[in-house]
Amino acid sequence: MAAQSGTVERILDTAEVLFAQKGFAETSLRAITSKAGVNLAAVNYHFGSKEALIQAIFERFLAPFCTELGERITQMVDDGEPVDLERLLRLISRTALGAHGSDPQRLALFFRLCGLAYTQAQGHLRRFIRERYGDVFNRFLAMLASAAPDVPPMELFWRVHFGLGATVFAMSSMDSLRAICKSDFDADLSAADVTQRLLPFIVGGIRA
Amino acid sequence: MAAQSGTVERILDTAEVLFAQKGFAETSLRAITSKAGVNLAAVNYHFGSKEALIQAIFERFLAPFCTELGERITQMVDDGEPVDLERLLRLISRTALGAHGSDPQRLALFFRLCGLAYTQAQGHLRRFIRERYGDVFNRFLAMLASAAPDVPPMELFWRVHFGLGATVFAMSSMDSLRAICKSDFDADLSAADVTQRLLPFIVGGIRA
DNA sequence: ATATGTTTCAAACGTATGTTTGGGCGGACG
DNA sequence: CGTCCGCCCAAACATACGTTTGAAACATAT
Repeated sequence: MAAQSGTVERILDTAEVLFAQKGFAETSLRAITSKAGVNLAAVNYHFGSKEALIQAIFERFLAPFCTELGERITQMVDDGEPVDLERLLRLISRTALGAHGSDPQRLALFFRLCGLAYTQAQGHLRRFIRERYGDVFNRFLAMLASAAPDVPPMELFWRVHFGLGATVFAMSSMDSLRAICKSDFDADLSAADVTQRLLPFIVGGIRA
Repeated sequence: MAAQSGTVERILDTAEVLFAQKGFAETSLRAITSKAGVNLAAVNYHFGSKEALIQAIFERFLAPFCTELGERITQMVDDGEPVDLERLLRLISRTALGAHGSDPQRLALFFRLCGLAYTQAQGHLRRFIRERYGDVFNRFLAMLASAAPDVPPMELFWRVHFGLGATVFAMSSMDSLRAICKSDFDADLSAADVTQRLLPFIVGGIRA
């Protein structure tokens, strides 16, 4: 339970960066531990396995985000304000940022990991996330539904996931896209700039 | 050069399915060759390496698609018809379908591979595709620009990639999303149904 | 029928991986 | 002081991987 000398944190910090850069299977425990400056056996000692390490990384990201999102949603419901599509999306985006020290770089990293989780190795991670945090996500979806009453529920379901896909993909290939953008348009956009462009796209898509 | 007994095709057919299911790094040559019913050494004999096999798979997909797309674009330009955003997107979707025997299943598989190519192992594949088929893609982008003259070029660049992301993601997780949709809404959508829902979303997003 | 070039095969090679082991260090507590 | 327990370490382990090899099987053409 204890984290006396910070070994656990150092592993998590290093691993999430390396995983985001190269993928899960392509990143070896040796690469992680050597870059983190800890012993190879530390991962298996503290986490049990490589799979468990991956889940721990997602846990560290999702736990604060989901609790905070849950609170904000209940508060929004209690207030009884009329829910607005654009506000809702900004809410989730602000929550995602706020839950991790307002570091856009780290948020992009997280979405990149999500992208990997969705595309790679269909199995354990999807189950893990859905089991653990499915409730909050469903509540948010319900809010969305009441915010776009003119869109039929099933239609909304698909459009939300299309938007999620656009987000995940944009974050995943953020770096290369920004490089292309710079060479083609001579514009050096930040991660926050990209997010700002992403939101209207999603809103436009959901409204059809 | 010859493909006498269909070994090459059998490898390609099997490999593209397995890669799409589990990713590139997670699929071993032994899994491919044993399922394809050919000898392990066949891949290295016919393709040279695992990397070259992956590129060959994309080549087989992209070559017919890009030549046909190129033809249709020049024809469209020659005709001098006014280009329309929705028509353009339908054109590329129809071309993608037409280039592979009108099999939606196979098209979804291809997009899933594209998703993997974008997220996984940043390196060789992106270069390979960009080098080989960048021209056609750029011509299509130029058409898009003239079809949406009210959207600034850089804005359009990002929105196109957001749309690409939505597409790739939708195709990548097509199966699981369809399963969720069936259990939540009791609606058994086909891959074509999903595509039909995807297009308006992208159009709406690009138009903002 | 013989020779030639191509394709297939079983087996092995070298390497990298995730995981396990057993010992050693150091603070906590009786 | 001695014992215990959590943590760290170098080393080894077993396995899976991509690739290579050399010979056998095959087709083709002279």
